[in-house]
Amino acid sequence: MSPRIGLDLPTILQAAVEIADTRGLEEVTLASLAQKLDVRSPSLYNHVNGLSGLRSKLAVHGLEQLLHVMTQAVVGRSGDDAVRELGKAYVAFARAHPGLYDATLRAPDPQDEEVRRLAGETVDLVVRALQAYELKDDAALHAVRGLRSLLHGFSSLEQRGGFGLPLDLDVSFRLLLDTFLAGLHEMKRRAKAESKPT
Amino acid sequence: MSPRIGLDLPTILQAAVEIADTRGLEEVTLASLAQKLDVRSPSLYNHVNGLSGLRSKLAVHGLEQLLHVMTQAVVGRSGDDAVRELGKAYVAFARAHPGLYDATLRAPDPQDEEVRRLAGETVDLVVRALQAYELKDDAALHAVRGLRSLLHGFSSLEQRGGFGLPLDLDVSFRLLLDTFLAGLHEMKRRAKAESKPT
DNA sequence: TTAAATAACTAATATCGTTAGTTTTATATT
DNA sequence: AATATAAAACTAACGATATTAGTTATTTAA
Repeated sequence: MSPRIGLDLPTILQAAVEIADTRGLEEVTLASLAQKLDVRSPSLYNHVNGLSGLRSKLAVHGLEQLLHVMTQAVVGRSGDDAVRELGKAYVAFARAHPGLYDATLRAPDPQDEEVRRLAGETVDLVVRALQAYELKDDAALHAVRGLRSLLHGFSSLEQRGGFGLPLDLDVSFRLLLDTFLAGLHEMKRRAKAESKPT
Repeated sequence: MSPRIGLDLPTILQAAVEIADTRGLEEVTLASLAQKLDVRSPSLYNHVNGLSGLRSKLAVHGLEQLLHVMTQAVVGRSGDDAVRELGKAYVAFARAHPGLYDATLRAPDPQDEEVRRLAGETVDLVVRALQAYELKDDAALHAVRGLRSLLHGFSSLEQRGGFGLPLDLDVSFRLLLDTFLAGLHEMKRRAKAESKPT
């Protein structure tokens, strides 16, 4: 039932990731991929639904890995420590896999079932990491969005060389995270003061 | 000295912006642009240095507009008010011109003189907007990076539909900005406590 | 040993960016 | 006013790309 097991999906994805991370996501073409795998490009259609299908698979693959490293980063931690490690893991992943990280965001269908599942799991993970701040109702979800914005924004700008200044990037990131966390604590204090007026 | 003044750069850029904002930046091709302008694609080479040249021009054009709306947003304001208006103007621009905003970031050469100039001016503007927080030395520049990360991250994720949750985006953004500002104030307090110990 | 299923192939098409060379036309010059 | 020049727009052609259709080959199952 499976003749000629030369190529398979993991092999294809591995090669695609390699191209994406070294040459950039836009260099991941069926032609370049086929060449790397020593195969003619139409052969790839037996494993992947064209270029857009490949990109989808790549996006899911990246989201899985990102979720994994984030999960590892927060286990056994809570509060500022958890958020800091989460953040560090996020930017470390984006730095180690620039092309793959790119792929997770230019993911086509937010409709895609797999993508939705992974996105949901990621939100859950971050919500748990933020438990210490006692955010009520939607506030936790807004905070997740905020943290994600900040992490993605930093990673994205770093990758694109958007930071022209000769300034240590790790320091910038640490300060950004510190500022956000300080803000979170302040918001918590304000909420407490609100519910328990003087 | 200028025969056949049919096409010119502003006209071309306007058409390109229109395609970018309605169909997405990747749909801005010499072919689609030529069709929209009722011209053959090689004719565009008389005004623009190929597709990459067009993208550069588009990036500069977008950066100019973005800097302009940001400048308008902060004039006559200071402190939290200035930062809040700056942030609102930023995301409003990204929402109104998704394709053009995209172009400002996938700008090729950070080496480009025009790009560097605009980037520098933008940094200066934001530094001035942050004056009220009395950030010392590099701290102001780190804060600029942080604010930009947060603004870009939010805009980028919003555009890509990366926020799957059914939650008001404006509220998320306001809270994110509030949290960042609260953090900035807290950092200022800590710095004061440091320099003037008990 | 043979049949079926499937992977990989060749061939072909449409679209894209790009270059080279030609034609056309508005402006400048006589 | 007639002409020369410069620049814009054109046609033709090439290489690269994704994709489809149809063919060949090979592994597995019967």
